[in-house]
Amino acid sequence: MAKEKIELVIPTIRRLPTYLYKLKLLSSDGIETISTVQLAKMCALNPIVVKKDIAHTKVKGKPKVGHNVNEIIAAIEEFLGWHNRSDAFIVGMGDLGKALTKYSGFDNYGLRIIAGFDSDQSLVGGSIGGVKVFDIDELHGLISRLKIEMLILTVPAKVAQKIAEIAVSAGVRGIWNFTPTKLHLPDNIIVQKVDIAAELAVLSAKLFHSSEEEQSE
Amino acid sequence: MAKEKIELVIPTIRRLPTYLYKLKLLSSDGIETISTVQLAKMCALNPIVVKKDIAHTKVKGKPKVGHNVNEIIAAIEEFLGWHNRSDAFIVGMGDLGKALTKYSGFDNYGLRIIAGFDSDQSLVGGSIGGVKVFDIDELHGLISRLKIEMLILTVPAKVAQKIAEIAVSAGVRGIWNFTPTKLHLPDNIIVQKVDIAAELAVLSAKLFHSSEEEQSE
DNA sequence: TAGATTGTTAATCGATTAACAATC
DNA sequence: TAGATTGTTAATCGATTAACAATC
Repeated sequence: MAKEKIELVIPTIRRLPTYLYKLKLLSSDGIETISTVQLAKMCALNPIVVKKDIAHTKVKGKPKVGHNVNEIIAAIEEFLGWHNRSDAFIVGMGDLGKALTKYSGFDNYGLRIIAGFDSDQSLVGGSIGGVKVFDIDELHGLISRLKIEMLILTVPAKVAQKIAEIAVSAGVRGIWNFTPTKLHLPDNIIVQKVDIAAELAVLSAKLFHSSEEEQSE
Repeated sequence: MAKEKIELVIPTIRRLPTYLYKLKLLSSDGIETISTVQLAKMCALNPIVVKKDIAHTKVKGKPKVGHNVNEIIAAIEEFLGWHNRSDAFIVGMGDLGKALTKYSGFDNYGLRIIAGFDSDQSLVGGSIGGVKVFDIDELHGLISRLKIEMLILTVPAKVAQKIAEIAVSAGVRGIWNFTPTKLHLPDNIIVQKVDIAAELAVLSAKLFHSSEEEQSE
């Protein structure tokens, strides 16, 4: 019963989907085994990084042969919890909400958006990308009824905190926050923020300071 | 002439916009000085982190008094290159492109989207959020004519590499890549990728492994 | 066996955190 | 002066990188 504690190394976790993508291509090409060095080359990454990352998933390989492709795929999906597809709701069907709802790539990430919510009555009752849109008032009830654990938040900044609290009170445990609002929620709630300002800051700073370096020209 | 080399600490850069936001609120409230400890409290961050981050921008404070609010604002904006607004193009006016184009927050980040591009002729000639949409064929010419340095890429994955190459050949130096495609471009081109799969992986892994820990209940 | 690759242990590097001296 | 805060230098921590032993 004493489950071994798994260490979550964030940089490693972020790289796993890249491996998964390449490995699935290999698998569909009928390739059965691959070494970490080969995989590293395909992903344009340092071989040592890849070796450590793969080891992190506890998958075992064979010296001289490498790893079984399908076994790594299974190990990564297991590690990320993508082996069982999880259902999510999305709240806020503006342009961003629409874009994410229509995005077909989530299939590969163990995620399925099964309903959308909005307060705009002209959207309620309709559907976007095959996903039905419900009134925001039904959010609490449907989360608890369907035992939804993950919420994608694409509402206006002003109402983000309020919606998040409603969702959490109904049983949501993880929130993917695409709004600029920093959410204040209990510690056991997992929030992943897509921080547009932070990303742009990195791009701007690199761009700005690289141009200074190249003044010699 | 020997310009001091500026070290780019990515985690620090990512936090700067948070400070900037809070400081601007203070400034508009007429508050003139603030200590790093107070600022840290406002941002719910470790005071030592904030002290180091602010020091990084080279702004000087006064012992016992703290920093001048407007001086930190200026220092951060200078550091990020946000003191001079830079013009950007956005390519791909699907839902995501629309969402970003309509997003008003970029005003605060020294960024202005001044034109959109798409291959869909039903969009060309129109405008979205006050931004005119041009035919993709005009991308190269307009980049070089207007000396655009930053491109926001929201096209389908398939054409991302091709569009990026066209933009780079026309003079673009930084690309904000919202597509799932890993771009292969010259080393001096700065690419910031919004990696949806990586973000979701972190959320999934945390969610999945936290639920294992709480099995006791 | 020989050698490539795994798996693990050690070394390096960089960011965070802590400690303390300088100063208004 | 006394004390709060800055600014800088040192210690810790964690991820990356390197080295090497184990093994098919």
